Amino acid sequence: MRNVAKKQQEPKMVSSASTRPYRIEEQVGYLLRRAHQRASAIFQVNIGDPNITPTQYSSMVKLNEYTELSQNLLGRLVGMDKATMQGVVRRLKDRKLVDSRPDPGDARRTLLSLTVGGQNIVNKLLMNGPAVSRETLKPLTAIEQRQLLDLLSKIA
Amino acid sequence: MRNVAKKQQEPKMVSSASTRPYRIEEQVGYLLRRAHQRASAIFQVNIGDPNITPTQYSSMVKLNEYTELSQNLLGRLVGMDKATMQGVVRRLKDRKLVDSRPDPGDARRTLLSLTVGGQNIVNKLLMNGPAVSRETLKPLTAIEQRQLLDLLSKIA
DNA sequence: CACTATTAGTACGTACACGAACGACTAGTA
DNA sequence: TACTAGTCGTTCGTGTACGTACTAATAGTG
Repeated sequence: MRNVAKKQQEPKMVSSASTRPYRIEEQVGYLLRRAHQRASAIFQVNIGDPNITPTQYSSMVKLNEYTELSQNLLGRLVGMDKATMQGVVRRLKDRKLVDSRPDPGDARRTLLSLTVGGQNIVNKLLMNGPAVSRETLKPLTAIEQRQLLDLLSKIA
Repeated sequence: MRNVAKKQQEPKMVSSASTRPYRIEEQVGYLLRRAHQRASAIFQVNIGDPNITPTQYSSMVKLNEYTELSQNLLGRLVGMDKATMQGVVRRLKDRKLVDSRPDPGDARRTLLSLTVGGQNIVNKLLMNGPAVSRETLKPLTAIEQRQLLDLLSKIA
């Protein structure tokens, strides 16, 4: 290569239009991590109970919808690894927000459900849920908010 | 606008257009968690070294840019709590990827830098960085990809 | 100069996240 | 029926994430 006439051959700078410089702050993964951090922080101060985490909340919301679910199925519904689910459920049971009983039809499974106390708490938190999302999306216009939700749904 | 024919003041139903049902799967926080999970998984298999995590990667990339940084400043640059940064740096030091020395001008600070081995690894990983982002954004069109990055930048 | 506020780093506790390995059970098949 | 494959829940190890509390050092103020 690099022979005589190499000269003109489009003066492409290696890192301009197509290959923009690699900046960590512009990468999806990095931005998702930061955005998730902020969302979690907003959740924590706005959900109305500092002891409930986002994952505990979504687990309880799902249990509120379905009444009774196996641990594994709940994990799939809220996108949690079974090992992670184990910890979340254990903490909720320790606090008497969730109850469990063996599945009579399948001895491998544990059926989970909200206790009365758990139901009361979820119902209270559910009233704050919209405000949490609203606050998180606050920097965006209404149209942008819709766009973001659509785009996230596609890559999640 | 809205003259005669507008008739009677739009019959807004309280819970349709404005107050859509609250579904956990449609909330930003939930979607961010799921999207971040997927991005992390893609990172892990595509970055080229299964022992390097996203946060370790971004820390090393920043150290590669700046040569030497205090632990706290590095944390601010990559968006990590100082307690979190502590753990990340400890693990990188344990693996001899990062070195540290006391700041001669400020006895509170520790200056961090990449070791030669650390530099070699980052340079290798940096070649895979774009592919990781590309794979993560794959479900989206080029325009949507740009939009997502813009929107995430605004809320992160 | 002394006092106060702030900053840097560490240590501890809690929680999410997930791979890997394990035992108990169920389901599908030869 | 006996064997095998897959599922369910648990445990362990590693890592991110952050609040709180603590020490040491610096910076700012009177």
